[in-house]
Amino acid sequence: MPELPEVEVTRRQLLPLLVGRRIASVVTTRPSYFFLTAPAVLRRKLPGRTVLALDRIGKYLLAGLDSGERLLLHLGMTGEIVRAGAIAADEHTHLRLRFHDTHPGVDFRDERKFGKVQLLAAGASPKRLARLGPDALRISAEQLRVASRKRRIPIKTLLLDQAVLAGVGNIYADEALYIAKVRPTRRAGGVTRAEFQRLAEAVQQVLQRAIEAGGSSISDYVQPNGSYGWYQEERRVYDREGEPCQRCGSLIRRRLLGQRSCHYCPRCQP
DNA sequence: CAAATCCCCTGCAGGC
DNA sequence: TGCCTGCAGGGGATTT
Repeated sequence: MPELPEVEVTRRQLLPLLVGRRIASVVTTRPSYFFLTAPAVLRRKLPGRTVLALDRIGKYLLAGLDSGERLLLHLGMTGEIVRAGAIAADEHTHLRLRFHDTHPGVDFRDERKFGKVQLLAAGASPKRLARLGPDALRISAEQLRVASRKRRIPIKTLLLDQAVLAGVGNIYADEALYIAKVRPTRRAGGVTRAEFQRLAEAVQQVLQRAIEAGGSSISDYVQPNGSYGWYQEERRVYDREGEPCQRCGSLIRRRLLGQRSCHYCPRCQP
Protein backbone atom coordinates (compact mmCIF):
# COMPACT_ATOMS: atom_id res chain seq x y z
CA MET A 1 0.00 0.00 0.00
CA PRO A 2 1.84 3.00 -1.30
CA GLU A 3 2.50 5.83 1.12
CA LEU A 4 5.09 8.59 0.86
CA PRO A 5 8.17 6.29 0.84
CA GLU A 6 6.78 4.03 -1.87
CA VAL A 7 5.77 7.03 -3.97
CA GLU A 8 9.20 8.61 -3.52
CA VAL A 9 11.01 5.38 -4.44
CA THR A 10 8.78 5.16 -7.48
CA ARG A 11 9.57 8.76 -8.40
CA ARG A 12 13.32 8.27 -8.13
CA GLN A 13 13.32 5.17 -10.28
CA LEU A 14 10.99 6.71 -12.83
CA LEU A 15 13.12 9.83 -13.27
CA PRO A 16 15.51 8.31 -15.83
CA LEU A 17 12.66 6.48 -17.54
CA LEU A 18 10.42 9.52 -17.97
CA VAL A 19 12.27 12.81 -17.86
CA GLY A 20 13.45 13.93 -21.27
CA ARG A 21 11.34 11.31 -23.03
CA ARG A 22 8.88 12.20 -25.75
CA ILE A 23 5.67 10.20 -25.67
CA ALA A 24 5.04 8.26 -28.85
CA SER A 25 1.87 6.38 -28.00
CA VAL A 26 -0.61 5.80 -25.20
CA VAL A 27 -2.66 2.70 -24.47
CA THR A 28 -5.44 2.69 -21.88
CA THR A 29 -8.20 0.51 -20.56
CA ARG A 30 -11.82 1.62 -20.73
CA PRO A 31 -13.17 4.57 -18.71
CA SER A 32 -13.47 3.95 -14.98
CA TYR A 33 -13.17 5.44 -11.54
CA PHE A 34 -9.42 5.35 -12.14
CA PHE A 35 -9.47 7.98 -14.86
CA LEU A 36 -10.21 11.49 -13.65
CA THR A 37 -9.38 12.53 -17.19
CA ALA A 38 -11.13 10.42 -19.81
CA PRO A 39 -8.75 7.86 -21.30
CA ALA A 40 -9.70 9.00 -24.81
CA VAL A 41 -8.46 12.49 -23.92
CA LEU A 42 -5.18 11.08 -22.63
CA ARG A 43 -4.74 9.07 -25.81
CA ARG A 44 -5.34 12.17 -27.88
CA LYS A 45 -3.35 14.75 -25.95
CA LEU A 46 -0.30 12.94 -24.59
CA PRO A 47 1.41 11.73 -27.77
CA GLY A 48 4.04 14.20 -28.89
CA ARG A 49 4.53 15.65 -25.40
CA THR A 50 7.92 15.52 -23.72
CA VAL A 51 8.19 14.93 -19.98
CA LEU A 52 10.29 17.67 -18.39
CA ALA A 53 10.05 16.86 -14.68
CA LEU A 54 8.66 14.39 -12.17
CA ASP A 55 7.79 15.77 -8.74
CA ARG A 56 6.10 14.37 -5.66
CA ILE A 57 3.63 16.13 -3.39
CA GLY A 58 2.56 13.91 -0.52
CA LYS A 59 1.44 10.69 -2.18
CA TYR A 60 0.93 12.32 -5.58
CA LEU A 61 3.30 12.25 -8.52
CA LEU A 62 3.23 15.09 -11.01
CA ALA A 63 4.84 14.76 -14.41
CA GLY A 64 5.48 18.17 -15.95
CA LEU A 65 5.04 18.27 -19.73
CA ASP A 66 6.50 20.61 -22.36
CA SER A 67 2.96 21.90 -23.01
CA GLY A 68 2.81 23.28 -19.48
CA GLU A 69 0.26 20.65 -18.57
CA ARG A 70 0.94 18.25 -15.74
CA LEU A 71 0.02 14.60 -15.49
CA LEU A 72 -1.14 13.76 -11.97
CA LEU A 73 -0.65 10.18 -10.82
CA HIS A 74 -1.78 8.58 -7.56
CA LEU A 75 -1.06 4.97 -6.68
CA GLY A 76 -4.07 4.50 -4.44
CA MET A 77 -3.96 1.19 -2.63
CA THR A 78 -2.57 -1.20 -5.18
CA GLY A 79 -1.02 1.00 -7.84
CA GLU A 80 2.38 0.31 -9.33
CA ILE A 81 4.17 2.18 -12.06
CA VAL A 82 6.85 0.08 -13.65
CA ARG A 83 9.28 -0.04 -16.52
CA ALA A 84 7.46 -1.85 -19.31
CA GLY A 85 8.10 -5.53 -18.97
CA ALA A 86 9.14 -5.48 -15.32
CA ILE A 87 5.65 -6.72 -14.48
CA ALA A 88 3.57 -8.46 -17.09
CA ALA A 89 0.81 -6.21 -18.40
CA ASP A 90 -2.71 -7.52 -17.95
CA GLU A 91 -6.29 -6.27 -17.65
CA HIS A 92 -5.22 -4.15 -14.66
CA THR A 93 -2.65 -2.25 -16.70
CA HIS A 94 -4.69 0.90 -17.20
CA LEU A 95 -2.15 3.26 -18.72
CA ARG A 96 0.81 2.43 -20.92
CA LEU A 97 3.21 5.06 -22.24
CA ARG A 98 5.59 4.36 -25.08
CA PHE A 99 8.41 6.69 -26.07
CA HIS A 100 10.27 7.69 -29.16
CA ASP A 101 13.63 6.09 -29.92
CA THR A 102 14.34 2.88 -28.09
CA HIS A 103 13.62 3.97 -24.55
CA PRO A 104 11.65 1.50 -22.46
CA GLY A 105 8.02 2.43 -21.85
CA VAL A 106 6.21 2.83 -18.57
CA ASP A 107 3.13 0.93 -17.38
CA PHE A 108 0.69 1.89 -14.63
CA ARG A 109 -1.10 -1.12 -13.13
CA ASP A 110 -3.73 -0.94 -10.42
CA GLU A 111 -5.88 -3.89 -9.40
CA ARG A 112 -8.38 -2.06 -7.26
CA LYS A 113 -8.51 1.15 -9.27
CA PHE A 114 -8.14 3.37 -6.23
CA GLY A 115 -5.31 5.03 -8.11
CA LYS A 116 -5.84 8.15 -10.17
CA VAL A 117 -4.70 9.69 -13.43
CA GLN A 118 -5.55 13.25 -14.33
CA LEU A 119 -4.21 15.65 -16.94
CA LEU A 120 -3.98 19.12 -15.42
CA ALA A 121 -4.13 22.23 -17.57
CA ALA A 122 -1.14 24.59 -17.38
CA GLY A 123 -1.19 26.39 -14.06
CA ALA A 124 -4.15 24.40 -12.74
CA SER A 125 -4.14 23.26 -9.13
CA PRO A 126 -7.10 21.01 -8.39
CA LYS A 127 -8.71 20.93 -4.98
CA ARG A 128 -7.12 17.62 -4.13
CA LEU A 129 -3.67 19.18 -4.41
CA ALA A 130 -4.57 22.56 -2.98
CA ARG A 131 -5.85 21.06 0.25
CA LEU A 132 -2.65 19.16 1.06
CA GLY A 133 -0.66 20.14 4.14
CA PRO A 134 3.15 20.31 4.34
CA ASP A 135 5.04 17.30 3.08
CA ALA A 136 5.43 14.76 5.86
CA LEU A 137 9.21 14.63 5.38
CA ARG A 138 9.37 18.24 6.55
CA ILE A 139 6.62 18.38 9.16
CA SER A 140 7.51 20.18 12.38
CA ALA A 141 6.35 19.58 15.93
CA GLU A 142 4.85 23.04 15.99
CA GLN A 143 2.83 22.42 12.84
CA LEU A 144 1.44 19.23 14.33
CA ARG A 145 0.63 20.97 17.59
CA VAL A 146 -1.21 23.86 15.95
CA ALA A 147 -3.19 21.48 13.73
CA SER A 148 -4.16 19.45 16.80
CA ARG A 149 -5.48 22.29 18.92
CA LYS A 150 -9.07 21.73 19.98
CA ARG A 151 -9.22 18.54 17.96
CA ARG A 152 -10.89 15.62 19.70
CA ILE A 153 -10.02 13.03 17.09
CA PRO A 154 -7.37 10.38 17.86
CA ILE A 155 -3.83 11.55 17.14
CA LYS A 156 -3.44 8.75 14.61
CA THR A 157 -6.46 9.98 12.67
CA LEU A 158 -4.85 13.41 12.59
CA LEU A 159 -1.63 11.95 11.19
CA LEU A 160 -3.64 10.36 8.39
CA ASP A 161 -5.27 13.68 7.48
CA GLN A 162 -3.48 14.77 4.30
CA ALA A 163 -4.57 18.35 4.90
CA VAL A 164 -2.45 18.37 8.08
CA LEU A 165 0.57 16.62 6.66
CA ALA A 166 0.84 14.95 3.27
CA GLY A 167 2.22 11.48 2.85
CA VAL A 168 1.53 9.38 5.94
CA GLY A 169 -0.73 6.35 5.59
CA ASN A 170 -1.81 3.56 7.87
CA ILE A 171 1.48 1.69 8.11
CA TYR A 172 3.79 4.60 8.83
CA ALA A 173 1.31 6.26 11.16
CA ASP A 174 1.37 3.18 13.38
CA GLU A 175 5.15 2.93 13.14
CA ALA A 176 5.75 6.60 13.91
CA LEU A 177 3.45 6.52 16.94
CA TYR A 178 5.27 3.46 18.22
CA ILE A 179 8.69 5.07 17.80
CA ALA A 180 7.43 8.24 19.50
CA LYS A 181 5.81 6.22 22.31
CA VAL A 182 2.40 7.80 21.85
CA ARG A 183 -0.78 5.73 21.90
CA PRO A 184 -2.70 6.12 18.62
CA THR A 185 -6.01 6.63 20.41
CA ARG A 186 -4.86 9.68 22.35
CA ARG A 187 -6.95 12.77 21.75
CA ALA A 188 -4.96 14.98 19.35
CA GLY A 189 -5.62 18.09 21.42
CA GLY A 190 -4.24 16.39 24.52
CA VAL A 191 -0.84 15.43 23.16
CA THR A 192 1.99 17.29 24.92
CA ARG A 193 4.66 19.46 23.35
CA ALA A 194 7.31 16.89 24.19
CA GLU A 195 5.26 14.21 22.51
CA PHE A 196 4.72 16.32 19.39
CA GLN A 197 8.45 16.80 19.27
CA ARG A 198 9.05 13.06 19.36
CA LEU A 199 6.24 12.48 16.90
CA ALA A 200 7.49 14.92 14.29
CA GLU A 201 10.95 13.38 14.53
CA ALA A 202 9.54 9.85 14.38
CA VAL A 203 7.45 10.60 11.29
CA GLN A 204 10.47 11.92 9.43
CA GLN A 205 12.74 9.17 10.67
CA VAL A 206 10.45 6.33 9.71
CA LEU A 207 9.68 7.77 6.28
CA GLN A 208 13.32 8.49 5.54
CA ARG A 209 14.37 5.03 6.63
CA ALA A 210 11.62 3.42 4.56
CA ILE A 211 12.77 5.32 1.47
CA GLU A 212 16.29 3.99 2.02
CA ALA A 213 14.82 0.50 2.34
CA GLY A 214 13.00 0.82 -0.96
CA GLY A 215 9.56 1.09 0.64
CA SER A 216 7.34 -1.60 2.12
CA SER A 217 6.04 -4.41 -0.03
CA ILE A 218 3.40 -5.51 2.43
CA SER A 219 0.53 -6.22 0.11
CA ASP A 220 1.80 -5.85 -3.41
CA TYR A 221 3.89 -2.75 -3.90
CA VAL A 222 6.71 -3.13 -6.39
CA GLN A 223 9.35 -0.67 -7.46
CA PRO A 224 9.47 0.48 -11.08
CA ASN A 225 12.31 -1.95 -11.75
CA GLY A 226 10.22 -4.86 -10.47
CA SER A 227 12.05 -5.23 -7.14
CA TYR A 228 10.37 -5.36 -3.78
CA GLY A 229 11.04 -2.99 -0.89
CA TRP A 230 12.15 -4.45 2.40
CA TYR A 231 10.96 -2.00 5.03
CA GLN A 232 8.28 -4.51 6.03
CA GLU A 233 11.13 -6.45 7.69
CA GLU A 234 11.81 -3.47 9.93
CA ARG A 235 8.25 -2.57 10.92
CA ARG A 236 7.71 -2.74 14.68
CA VAL A 237 3.94 -2.93 15.09
CA TYR A 238 2.06 -2.87 11.80
CA ASP A 239 0.40 -6.26 11.21
CA ARG A 240 2.30 -7.71 14.20
CA GLU A 241 -0.66 -8.32 16.47
CA GLY A 242 0.23 -10.86 19.14
CA GLU A 243 3.98 -10.58 18.60
CA PRO A 244 6.19 -9.30 21.45
CA CYS A 245 7.10 -5.61 21.51
CA GLN A 246 10.78 -5.19 20.69
CA ARG A 247 11.17 -2.72 23.57
CA CYS A 248 9.23 -4.29 26.43
CA GLY A 249 8.01 -7.71 25.36
CA SER A 250 4.33 -6.94 25.79
CA LEU A 251 2.15 -8.35 23.05
CA ILE A 252 1.29 -5.95 20.23
CA ARG A 253 -2.39 -5.16 20.05
CA ARG A 254 -4.64 -4.47 17.13
CA ARG A 255 -7.91 -2.58 17.17
CA LEU A 256 -10.06 -0.57 14.83
CA LEU A 257 -9.81 3.19 14.75
CA GLY A 258 -12.24 4.82 12.42
CA GLN A 259 -12.41 2.25 9.68
CA ARG A 260 -8.74 1.39 9.81
CA SER A 261 -6.72 -1.21 11.64
CA CYS A 262 -4.39 0.17 14.26
CA HIS A 263 -1.43 -1.53 15.95
CA TYR A 264 0.39 -0.48 19.10
CA CYS A 265 2.18 -1.67 22.22
CA PRO A 266 -0.17 -1.38 25.21
CA ARG A 267 2.72 -0.87 27.62
CA CYS A 268 5.23 1.50 26.08
CA GLN A 269 2.74 3.67 24.22
CA PRO A 270 0.86 5.30 27.10
C1' DC B 1 -16.86 23.94 11.59
C1' DA B 2 -15.59 19.08 13.18
C1' DA B 3 -16.45 14.37 13.13
C1' DA B 4 -18.46 10.17 11.51
C1' DT B 5 -20.00 7.32 7.76
C1' DC B 6 -20.19 5.62 3.15
C1' DC B 7 -18.40 4.35 -1.09
C1' DC B 8 -15.31 3.42 -5.05
C1' DC B 9 -12.66 -1.76 -6.32
C1' DT B 10 -10.58 -6.45 -6.39
C1' DG B 11 -8.19 -10.40 -4.32
C1' DC B 12 -7.82 -13.23 -0.76
C1' DA B 13 -8.50 -15.36 3.90
C1' DG B 14 -11.54 -17.59 6.82
C1' DG B 15 -15.73 -20.12 7.96
C1' DC B 16 -18.96 -23.67 7.15
C1' DT C 1 -13.96 -28.62 -2.41
C1' DG C 2 -16.68 -24.61 -3.14
C1' DC C 3 -19.34 -20.88 -2.03
C1' DC C 4 -20.14 -16.82 0.69
C1' DT C 5 -18.91 -13.14 3.73
C1' DG C 6 -15.85 -9.86 5.30
C1' DC C 7 -11.80 -7.36 5.27
C1' DA C 8 -7.91 -4.48 3.47
C1' DG C 9 -7.29 0.73 2.67
C1' DG C 10 -6.58 6.30 0.13
C1' DG C 11 -9.40 9.81 0.01
C1' DG C 12 -13.35 12.36 -1.54
C1' DA C 13 -18.38 13.06 -0.86
C1' DT C 14 -22.05 13.06 2.06
C1' DT C 15 -24.34 13.11 6.41
C1' DT C 16 -24.73 14.16 11.28
